[in-house]
Amino acid sequence: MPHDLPKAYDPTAIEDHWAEYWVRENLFAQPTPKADDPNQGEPFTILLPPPNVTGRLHMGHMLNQTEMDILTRWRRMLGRRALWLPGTDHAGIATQMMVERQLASEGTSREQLGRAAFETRVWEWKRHYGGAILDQMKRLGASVDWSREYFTMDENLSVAVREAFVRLYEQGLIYRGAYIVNWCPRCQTAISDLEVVYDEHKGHLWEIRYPVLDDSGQDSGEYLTVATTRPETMLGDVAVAIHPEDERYKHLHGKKLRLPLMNREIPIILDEWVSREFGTGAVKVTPAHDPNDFALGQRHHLPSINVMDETAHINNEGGPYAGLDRYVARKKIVADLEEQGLLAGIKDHTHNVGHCDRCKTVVEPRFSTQWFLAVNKEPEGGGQSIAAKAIAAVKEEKIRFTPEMYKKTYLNWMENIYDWCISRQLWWGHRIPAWHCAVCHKITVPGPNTNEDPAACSHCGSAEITQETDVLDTWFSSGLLPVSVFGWPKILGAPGLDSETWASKKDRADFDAFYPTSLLVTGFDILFFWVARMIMLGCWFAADIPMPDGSPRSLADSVPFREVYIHALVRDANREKMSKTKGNVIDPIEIVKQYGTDAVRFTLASMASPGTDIAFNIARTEGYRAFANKIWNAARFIFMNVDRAAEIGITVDKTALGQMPTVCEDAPLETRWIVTELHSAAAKVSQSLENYRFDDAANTIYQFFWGSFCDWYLEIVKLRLDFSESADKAKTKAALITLVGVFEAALRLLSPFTPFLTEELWHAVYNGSPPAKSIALTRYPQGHYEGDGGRISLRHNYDASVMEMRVVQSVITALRAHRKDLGVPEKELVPATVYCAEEDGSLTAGYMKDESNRELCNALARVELRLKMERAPAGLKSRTGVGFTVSVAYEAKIDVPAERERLTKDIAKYEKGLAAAERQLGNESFLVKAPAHVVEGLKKQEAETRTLLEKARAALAALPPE
RNA sequence: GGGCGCUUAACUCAGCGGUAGAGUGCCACCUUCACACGGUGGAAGUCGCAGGUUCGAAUCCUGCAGCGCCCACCA
Repeated sequence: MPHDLPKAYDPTAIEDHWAEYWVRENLFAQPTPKADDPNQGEPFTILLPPPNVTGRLHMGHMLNQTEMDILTRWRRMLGRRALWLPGTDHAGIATQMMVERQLASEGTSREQLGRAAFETRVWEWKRHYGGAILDQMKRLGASVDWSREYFTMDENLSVAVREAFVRLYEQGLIYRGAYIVNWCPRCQTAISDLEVVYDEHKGHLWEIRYPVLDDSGQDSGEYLTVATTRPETMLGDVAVAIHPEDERYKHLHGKKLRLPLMNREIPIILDEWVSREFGTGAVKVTPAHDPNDFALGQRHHLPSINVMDETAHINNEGGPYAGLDRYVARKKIVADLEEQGLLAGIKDHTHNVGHCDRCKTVVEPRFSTQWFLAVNKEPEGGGQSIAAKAIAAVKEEKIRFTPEMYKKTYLNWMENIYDWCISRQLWWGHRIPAWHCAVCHKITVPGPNTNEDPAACSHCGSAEITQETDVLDTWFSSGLLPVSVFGWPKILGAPGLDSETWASKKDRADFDAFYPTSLLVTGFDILFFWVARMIMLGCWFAADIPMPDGSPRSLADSVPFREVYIHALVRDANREKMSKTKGNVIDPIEIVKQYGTDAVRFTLASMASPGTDIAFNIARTEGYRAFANKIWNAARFIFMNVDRAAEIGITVDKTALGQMPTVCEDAPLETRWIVTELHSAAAKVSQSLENYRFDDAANTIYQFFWGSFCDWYLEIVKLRLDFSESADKAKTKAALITLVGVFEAALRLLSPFTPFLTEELWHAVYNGSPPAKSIALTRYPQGHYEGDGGRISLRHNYDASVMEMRVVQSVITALRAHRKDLGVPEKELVPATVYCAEEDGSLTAGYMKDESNRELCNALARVELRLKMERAPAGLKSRTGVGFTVSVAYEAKIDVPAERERLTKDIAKYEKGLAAAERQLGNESFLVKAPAHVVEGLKKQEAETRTLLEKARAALAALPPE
């Protein structure tokens, strides 16, 4: 059957087809293992960091997914039971914002709709627009198990969220309390510390004079001046604090002040926290609007006066300013103070202002009642705190970070962690499973292992209970994913939750098989948000689940993943962060359409060096598109020859493919050489991937395929593919077998990086009837250096064939270069001589004595080569390499000045090298202290350089003058 | 205010103790029967600066300069 491939590789013609095929055939599904199946192999489990349902694919996703796909395909081909599990996150705030925006454009709002209708609306929205990113993933060839796709609000995952909350509450680790939290007035919800991003802001420091009162409560005429960046908060001031040792204010100890504008009497309090150097050394205390002030208020038993509502407008506590927006109020307050002569000054002041991570609104610290997870508290009944476990898991190397420095970052954060505010005043998310009693005002949280909502207050028995309106932080549910995606908590056999089903072995098979996951691949931007939370919650809940054999689970087996690989940021070609506002965002889908998925994947892989940001450069992608085309055309060449061979009855046994090609010792040089190079490349690729060196792996393959296979092997093998009547069919067939075998193995080697192209060509190798449904289901080539089972040692073979090939290559290169020097026309066949004096390199001489090697030179350099076992005569036009000199017989004027320049440059280079080598070798302590192989190497090098120098000098001297 | 990272060929990046590497770009020649998304040959770097350790440093140490990131409640 003739192969018919177009001359240029067109990715668009094949990619959609295979992307669709992989999904349709369900090739990467990893079914729940059967308990009694003995041949399951070690699993390789990896969770996709779930993108927001609202998400669109960006370059960061593509890098992330390319890396995960390479590793997953590679492990799968190594025989591991690979499970890559995809899903999406409901992304509380982000999604709610999208839908609110849509409602606004319709002239309505979520408040007008009401909670239930709004939720319905979000679900509709999700069904309609959500998950686009997963479709984009399919197009990238991500080899995930689509049958296990989840959404964080799916029913079973919601059960896990509820169960986690309930258990933590029961353990006394979740509490509700009124504290200062970060509040976004736009989203109208509390947000966690992590969701606040700080921006430097040029603001002012207003200095305000607070009248000091005398003993009778009248203005004494003296003032205490305070400094503030947020004058509007003074409406809620309850004190002014000074340092107890501050000499300036010692006489004011025990005095009271009149709060301007509000005309409230407030005390002066003493606290060592106050810095005497900053501002005026006197701090207004507003416990309801500043975390420091809140702490002060607690220490000094001061009340909190909340002067703002949830939209950051002044409330009724703000007297005349009630109803004003915080910034309008600020302006008015400053003006009023000035009018009253109480404004002592305004200074420029640059400080960090917190913004909402989502909507960039300035965050307002706000006193409110929220739910918290006590991460540093030991549970009731004893044991380590959540954070302590999460620290131990990493410190004790139960979880390994790559690059290693993130271990430090992680530990530093975890060791300084505060309680986590887990409640959000949103409508979209997991509603907190707690009920408030209208009668006794106490909280009822249902017990563990039940899905039933409480019917009455557990304290007073009243039926007048209503569920908490707050929902949980999105990261609370995504933090549970490593356990929840495998069925937790249903795997424990919980009473009240259909225990018979849940207790069965079948239902915990997934968990037993796949937890802990093998690896997490993600960006550093969610190290704390997600990675840390998974470690906290994973270690916590998995610890309670016995091992399959019933024994207790150790920390090592409780971790959510054993390794974390943190990749860098994808920046634009100028190393700028991609952002919509800068307009430098590269859309991966566009790039993929233009250059092909494989080329973009290869670009990302080849630049993915751990710890370094990627400056995405289109020029690289162009280069790798060319690489794809190169592979394509190598295939065309091979298929063409296979077809030609078939015409004269030479066929290649396809059943022998699918393995590593082997060689006989009497095989031609290029055969021994290319097979050993393949082994070498395969070994290097695996080693590189083992260490997350995607760049090294990609470069090794590139170099092997283009530099070795195409540039040299294919050119030589053309000489062997003789289809004429007189040809030795056995030799032709042997060459063809190696050609096809190495190519087929190279396709497998390439396939994790370029899955589309290799899938297409692999099917073509088998004429459309391949031994498996996909190249992804074949075995990955593994390089072996050492002989096994009494076969030839490939290590030995590698050294011998590679050294021999190197000599042949350098003779050919020298001949070609010399031809250029002489201006020999490209096609012209010319006589030439290679001089190999034994004393200049016996190895080289030995290889050149081999007639077949000289024939290679003849063919690839288009010469007729004679061998002379002596040094080239002085004055001969020539080129010199290590151990040999070549000279092409061609009567032509050589460009004497150019030749002189070249030789002069060479001589300078050799002299420099020789001088350096002699200096070292003349150094007594070098000879004594340096390792023997280094000294030996240098001696050899010195001898070679000396010979090269002598020859170059001779050649220069022999040049005609002028 | 702490902590971390980066500075190597025109560009984007590897190398991290033994005489500087890759891809792209550049120059010259070649429309050779797999590929011009190609072939062949070639030019191109005092490895940010200054000290130190070492027989030997782009590679280890110290300091400096520039760029960037993370963390932090100074009003």
